[in-house]
Amino acid sequence: MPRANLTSAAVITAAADLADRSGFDELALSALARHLGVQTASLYSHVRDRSALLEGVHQLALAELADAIAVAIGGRSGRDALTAFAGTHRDYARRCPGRWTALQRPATAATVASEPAGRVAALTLAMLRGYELPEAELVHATRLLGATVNGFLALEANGAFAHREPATEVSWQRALEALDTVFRSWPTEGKS
Amino acid sequence: MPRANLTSAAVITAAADLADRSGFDELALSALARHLGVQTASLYSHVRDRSALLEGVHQLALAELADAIAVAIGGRSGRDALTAFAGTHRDYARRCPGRWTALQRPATAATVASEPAGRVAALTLAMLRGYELPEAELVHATRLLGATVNGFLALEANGAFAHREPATEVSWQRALEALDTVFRSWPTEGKS
DNA sequence: GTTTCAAACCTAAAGGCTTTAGGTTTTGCG
DNA sequence: CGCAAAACCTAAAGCCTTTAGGTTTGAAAC
Repeated sequence: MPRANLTSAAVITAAADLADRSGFDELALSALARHLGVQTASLYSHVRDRSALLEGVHQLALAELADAIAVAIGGRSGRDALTAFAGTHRDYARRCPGRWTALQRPATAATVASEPAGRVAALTLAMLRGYELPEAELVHATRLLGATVNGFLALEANGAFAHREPATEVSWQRALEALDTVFRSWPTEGKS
Repeated sequence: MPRANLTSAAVITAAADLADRSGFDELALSALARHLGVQTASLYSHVRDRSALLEGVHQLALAELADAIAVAIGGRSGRDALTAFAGTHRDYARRCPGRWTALQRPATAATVASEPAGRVAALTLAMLRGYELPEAELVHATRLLGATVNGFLALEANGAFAHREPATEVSWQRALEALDTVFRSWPTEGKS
């Protein structure tokens, strides 16, 4: 057996793939080592411990998501951009359920301060600028947007909408419409 | 040492309390048994296995939340009711972080079909009736409401708003305003 | 070509958690 | 009292994480 010649990044990527395939909860160092054809203890050369591995997956997902968002909203604005932004999140959650679940975990201080996290925040702000909100309101709008999109995907993933008609698809459309409307007519009077 | 005389419900309640105090991730059968002054294996008389325990906490939280919501929205309507509804969720998430985290996990089919789950759904619908939406739109509004509230609390808990000015409080107000506005002027034209 | 050194990998072992199997003590009730 | 069911226990297997320390590998340095 040739040696695997792992690196930190390779281990984290493999962990993310495993999480996507087998579910985030099954993400064990032992299972990961098995997949990589390596002894469990060997992983500790590349990753401090299990929680560091999870944090690594979190940051990897953040970076990938940032890239996807950048591509999606490029050249669009207003409702188009909003739809693309939200759709990107949804696609990512579906295509990479394990990675997406990693994003739902509490972010460490390091992750919050990381470059990918900043990039996602910046892209969100950039998208919202198309709505011409008062500068001071941008943060609140960002938070509402994040809450709604993430919340919807979380409920969808957790089966809260489970198998009930009418199709979740329509609800998703309504949510986007609602966000678009809200951003378009954001209350300005509260600046007294 | 007198014997503990446990029951299924007592074990689940103790588990929920432990989760609130020590964090949901620390919720281990061994730790729970330690707290109850009992051997770990003894818990298996009251709970099928660990996942059943988690499901039990989930359903307990659902029932408690339903009770709290019922009290909060009683006698209120419109924006008042909305504020009370959302505030109840937020209070619950803060006062019982462990129980609340249990609510975020994928619901089993049994949990989705459970009485408490139905009660929460019914109460949400009841609250939304104050907004006089078209009957067919109630489901979508319910989902949007749930997504926004849960999403906000999740991001808040996960540190996505971490320590950043301006205060999260204002963002919360804005989100409620937005929901109120959206429900008040829900698009009706889509019924062609 | 050999030395050498760091990185990659391994074996061994400790300690925690879950779960099963089967035995013992309470407890309440006929 | 006597006895069955429920509550609890001990023992043990199996998996997981993590630490400690040893071996291989590959490439740069002599």
